[in-house]
Amino acid sequence: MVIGALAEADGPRSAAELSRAIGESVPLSSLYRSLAVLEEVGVLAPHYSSPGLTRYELAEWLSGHHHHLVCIGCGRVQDLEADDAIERRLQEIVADVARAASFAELNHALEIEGHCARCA
Amino acid sequence: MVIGALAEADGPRSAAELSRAIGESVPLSSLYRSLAVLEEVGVLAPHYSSPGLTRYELAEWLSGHHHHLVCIGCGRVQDLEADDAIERRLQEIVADVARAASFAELNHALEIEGHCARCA
DNA sequence: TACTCGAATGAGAATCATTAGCAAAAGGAG
DNA sequence: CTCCTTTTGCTAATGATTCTCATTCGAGTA
Ligand SMILES: [Zn+2]
Ligand SMILES: [Zn+2]
Ligand SMILES: [Zn+2]
Ligand SMILES: [Zn+2]
Repeated sequence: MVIGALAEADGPRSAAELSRAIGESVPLSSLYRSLAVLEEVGVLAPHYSSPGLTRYELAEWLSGHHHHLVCIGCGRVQDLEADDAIERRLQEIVADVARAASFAELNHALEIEGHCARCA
Repeated sequence: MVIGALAEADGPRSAAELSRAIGESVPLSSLYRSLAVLEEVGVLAPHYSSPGLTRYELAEWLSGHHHHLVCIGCGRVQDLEADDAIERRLQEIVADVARAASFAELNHALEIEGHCARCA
């Protein structure tokens, strides 16, 4: 149920949001347990963008590589898939700066902060 | 004292870490109050990278715009200043994708995950 | 100097997301 | 059916952060 809910979501979801989505009949303790297990085995990726709570999304090997739009107004985090050309340019930049800093780059995460369409 | 401690730090610091740095004689309630005020007036920027706690760093107009290298090995978050040409290219990409998503972009944060020189 | 009153402080309680403990329920092989 | 291991779902505990409120401070005034 967690995986299903996250597959339909358009961004990371917190435990509370997931609970609402899959029905409150599932106890929070079970939900938290499931989230911990799924994270451990690499199916879910945690995402920290708001104080005091963790949101989860499907790991990139399931959902595909993407970036995030973080709304300062309402706190919503929206997924954003860049097209290949853009992603290639971005990957170039990341490789450049990582190399310059002697850092062995494995992945990158770009977050764009601002106001979403609803909060404009 | 908070600003001084953060100016000397090489990365974002949590309230607990700051308390240790500036002396435990300052009560936590006062420290949290100061952090809230400093954030409100735009001197500090919050940084969420670990579950359940907020770290602060000097806002970019004080510390300069920069990105972060997050080491998967040791958990360290290292500041990274990209040179102007790179930063310009990155800014272009961000503006492009934000526009395409009808998102009013205010700032961007690029985090590169991987292994730092020490953890290679 | 002494008085006044609004602002700042500090100690502790309250809050909220998350974890941990534990007894009951479920599953599965023999 | 029985024994034993795993999973479940309350509930209490935790830990970072925020709230509350009585006390203290301090600038302005007489
Ligand atoms: Zn919004
Ligand atoms: Zn990318
Ligand atoms: Zn490292
Ligand atoms: Zn930084």
